[in-house]
Amino acid sequence: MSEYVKQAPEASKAPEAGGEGPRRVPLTPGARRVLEAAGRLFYERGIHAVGVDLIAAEAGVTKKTLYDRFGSKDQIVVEYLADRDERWRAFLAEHLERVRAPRSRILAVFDASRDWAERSLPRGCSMINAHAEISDPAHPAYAVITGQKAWMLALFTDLARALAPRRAKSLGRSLMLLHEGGLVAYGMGIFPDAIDHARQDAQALLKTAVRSTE
Amino acid sequence: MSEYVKQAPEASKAPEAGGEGPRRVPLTPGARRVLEAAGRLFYERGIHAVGVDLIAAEAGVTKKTLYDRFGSKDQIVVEYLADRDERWRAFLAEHLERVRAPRSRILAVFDASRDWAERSLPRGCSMINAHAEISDPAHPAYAVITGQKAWMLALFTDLARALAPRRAKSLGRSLMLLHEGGLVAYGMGIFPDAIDHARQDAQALLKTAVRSTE
DNA sequence: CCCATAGTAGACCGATCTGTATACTCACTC
DNA sequence: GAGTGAGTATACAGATCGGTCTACTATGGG
Repeated sequence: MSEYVKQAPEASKAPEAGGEGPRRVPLTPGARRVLEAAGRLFYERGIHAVGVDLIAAEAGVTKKTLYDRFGSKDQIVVEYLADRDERWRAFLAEHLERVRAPRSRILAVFDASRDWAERSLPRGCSMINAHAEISDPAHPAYAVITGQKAWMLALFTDLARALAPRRAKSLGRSLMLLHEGGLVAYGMGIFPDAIDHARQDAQALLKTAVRSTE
Repeated sequence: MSEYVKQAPEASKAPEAGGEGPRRVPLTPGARRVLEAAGRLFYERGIHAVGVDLIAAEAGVTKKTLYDRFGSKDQIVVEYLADRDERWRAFLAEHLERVRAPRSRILAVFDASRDWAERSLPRGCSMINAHAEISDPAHPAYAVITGQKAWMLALFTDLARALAPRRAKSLGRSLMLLHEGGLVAYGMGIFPDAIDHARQDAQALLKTAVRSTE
């Protein structure tokens, strides 16, 4: 693979662009189909195991179109992960804005994960899986992966702050551990309903943690 | 890759062999070096990203030797994971037999993981990472991966039984979640000292879980 | 002495990998 | 009506992939 140099040719031209990060290639109809096919294949079979020829074929698109839009396979990987991240955050936001009580909001994260996982994550968290395949921290996709996990930790910490301000940092980390553990156990099929079990543990944790000091 | 058909030619001849599973190729000096090199490279760069030519070169061995011993790359993967699993269980056993109290034995698992991780797991759990790359459950390595996780869950459940027999199953799962969460958070660098944090959470969990009912 | 075992050295196979190139079509817009 | 952007079709390049093959050497035990 090219040494991370290439992005889609249009990417540099775009003056506005949503915000942060290396990403966001203009999604022409062809590009959209490429992203859909790549997302499905990358997740199901692994990033290294899927070639660009297969992606193009499944998308019903020529390799030239694929390279005109994305510039390199690495960039497709970045878009794949950024797209998943974006969808997940939107999905989570929907779940979160339906509840108000701090305790319920924390548990709503686990509910969202369970729904999300049952709907589209038979093989576990895309970010964890991608992290296992991308060893080089200089890879442009690396920032997307660690970015999501850092964001999740900050979210748990924020939600915990509304409940126990002085122990928010530690409580946020504990919730993060349970959440990640649930995702991994679910993805590897270690035992059934792992995310629900993590939710119960989180509930118990909140009960004792809040009762004790504040 | 060949469709999982091949093992090392000698493997079928061996009448004794340690016990379970598809594995155990006779470790001649050359084979040992192959296994060492493959283990290092697979873990650092990922399984799919490492070719047999590189493994042979790093091991200071010819490709013929490599194929004479292992028969296929898939079999090297199996041996790699089985070897890691064996080492980990031995390492854990050492930690466990130094303590007697049920509570301490549970926490000793987290201590062992922390030591093991700091010594040789900068990129997280080998099994979790391998699971992300091997999507096909029919792959011979799959059983090694799920086997270790099932064994760990059984271990936690057994240890929990000595402490709270009626809630052993649920307590074992909760400990498993914290442990896996700690491994993932450590491997992805989500926050520092993740495994130690998981140990503290386990300690707190044991305190409240035992106090409450039995 | 002989023969199996473990190894080196290195050429080779077909397939697949990422990425590029040429030539052409269609639709929309200025 | 000329130009532009998005697309098809297809061939190709150079490297790397997993795996096989032949020929030869060194060693150690019956």
